[in-house]
Amino acid sequence: MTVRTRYAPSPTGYMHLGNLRTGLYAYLTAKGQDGKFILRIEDTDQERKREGAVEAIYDTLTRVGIRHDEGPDIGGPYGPYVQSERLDIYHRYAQDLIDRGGAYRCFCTPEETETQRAAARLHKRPFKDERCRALSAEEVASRLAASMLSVVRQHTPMTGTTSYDDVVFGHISIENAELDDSVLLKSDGFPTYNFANVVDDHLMQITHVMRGAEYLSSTPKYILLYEAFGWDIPVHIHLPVINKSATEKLSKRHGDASFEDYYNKGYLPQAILNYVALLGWAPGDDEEFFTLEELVQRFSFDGLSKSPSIFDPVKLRWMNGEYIRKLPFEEFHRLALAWYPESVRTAKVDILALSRLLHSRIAVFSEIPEQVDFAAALPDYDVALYTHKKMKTDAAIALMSLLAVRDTLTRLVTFTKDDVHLALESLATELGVKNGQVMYPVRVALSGKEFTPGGASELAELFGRDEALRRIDAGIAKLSR
RNA sequence: GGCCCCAUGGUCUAGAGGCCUAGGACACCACUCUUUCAAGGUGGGAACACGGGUUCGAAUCCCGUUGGGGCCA
Repeated sequence: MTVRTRYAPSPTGYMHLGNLRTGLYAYLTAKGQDGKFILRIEDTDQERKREGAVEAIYDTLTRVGIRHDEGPDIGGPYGPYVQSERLDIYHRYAQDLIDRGGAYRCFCTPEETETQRAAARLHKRPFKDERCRALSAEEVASRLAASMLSVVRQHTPMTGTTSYDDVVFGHISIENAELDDSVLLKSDGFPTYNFANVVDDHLMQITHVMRGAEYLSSTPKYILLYEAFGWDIPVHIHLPVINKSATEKLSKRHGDASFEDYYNKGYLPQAILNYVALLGWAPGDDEEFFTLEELVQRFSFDGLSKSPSIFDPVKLRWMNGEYIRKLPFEEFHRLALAWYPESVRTAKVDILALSRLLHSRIAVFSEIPEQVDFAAALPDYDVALYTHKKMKTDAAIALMSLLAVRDTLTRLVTFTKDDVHLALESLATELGVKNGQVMYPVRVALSGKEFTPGGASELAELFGRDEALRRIDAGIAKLSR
């Protein structure tokens, strides 16, 4: 039998990282066994639906390299793949389920339901609508004929237990008497997740159901549904939740947990995917860098953990830095270009040299602007910068060095960073001072900053002789005041 | 509150009774390299929640407690 898994996100406008991970694992499960990976859009919650959200889902999957075999955009033998286009299917199966005794029509108003709920709560019993359960077929028919609003509720047994075996959590068992009769079909004709997921997974021949552990305790109800229909029960794999901290969930609203946010901040899709893959799954050895292909090869259920994990942005940042450093330089430069401020891109600096300096110095592309701001124009810095304890420099030493450096650089034949470096080194020897006492003031004069990517010689090369001398002159002027 | 689930350093985790004086990674600290900052290199501190069992032997199995999460409300 072909393995078929599905990823069924809701088009709410962002790709939550926990969600992305679920999709990834579903993909890995399918692809690791030559199976099919299906994309289904779960848009039954019309209120949370957002414009452009479906496109965002496609974009994300494309960026991380996950390709589905069936889905709304490419079709497939089990479509439609959008739940709002499957309403008639749900209606048909709801009626079938009623006929089989697995569900019933409930005509209660919200107020009546609430009253019954409260009563059930009082007796510490789950909610089962005994009045509507008892309605005769004739009574139901006449109310329906009278256009009374109704919902379809699951008819959960009063006795017995329902259990299933979860791949991650093992044997899960619950007393049927504890189960609520939840709504399967709303009065507006839309199904709830509780119903649609079962119908769709069955109809789409899904063999392995993967979803968040928040569904662990409602799954017995789904099992009951499968049984009522007489359907085979797929393999269930519940994934531990990803939290933001020990007390907070990974918030969707803060915007700090979506793929798009990280992508837009300059994180590489592959790095995000790699990091997320390792939250809740371990390969069993010490490796932690995997391409999607490698994940397909390595992924297995026994590496999945049961306990919830906390998303660590610091480690993601580190991992992204690793990915950036591993990028071939040309590729890095191409990506970095988009992050340079316009002023820097058009400045008279060697932009390639600048990228070379940046390559090992940023972990996220969005850090570029703050790193290169000095390149477009010399910032108005404080002379106090020239005084540095570790470098053993002060204003007087700096002035002396800059004056000498000015002369040296003017006479340099070629102006590469190696030439500059050698020249400054021998100048220091000549002057009888430490290297830093020459280098440091030059770096400050060239950048006006305390920290810069690269040092004196790198920056000199970056600017070229004219601009370098101009900035050194500015430094001399500042120090002579 | 009821039910379900989980429990190794701050975080992600390895560990499926003896290989564990518990391994790796991030973070942190120190040293090193060095023209600042990174990157790199070396080293360091830091965990089996607690209490009972089972066993010759338990991080690993069982029970309870505590803590945390989820679902329903």
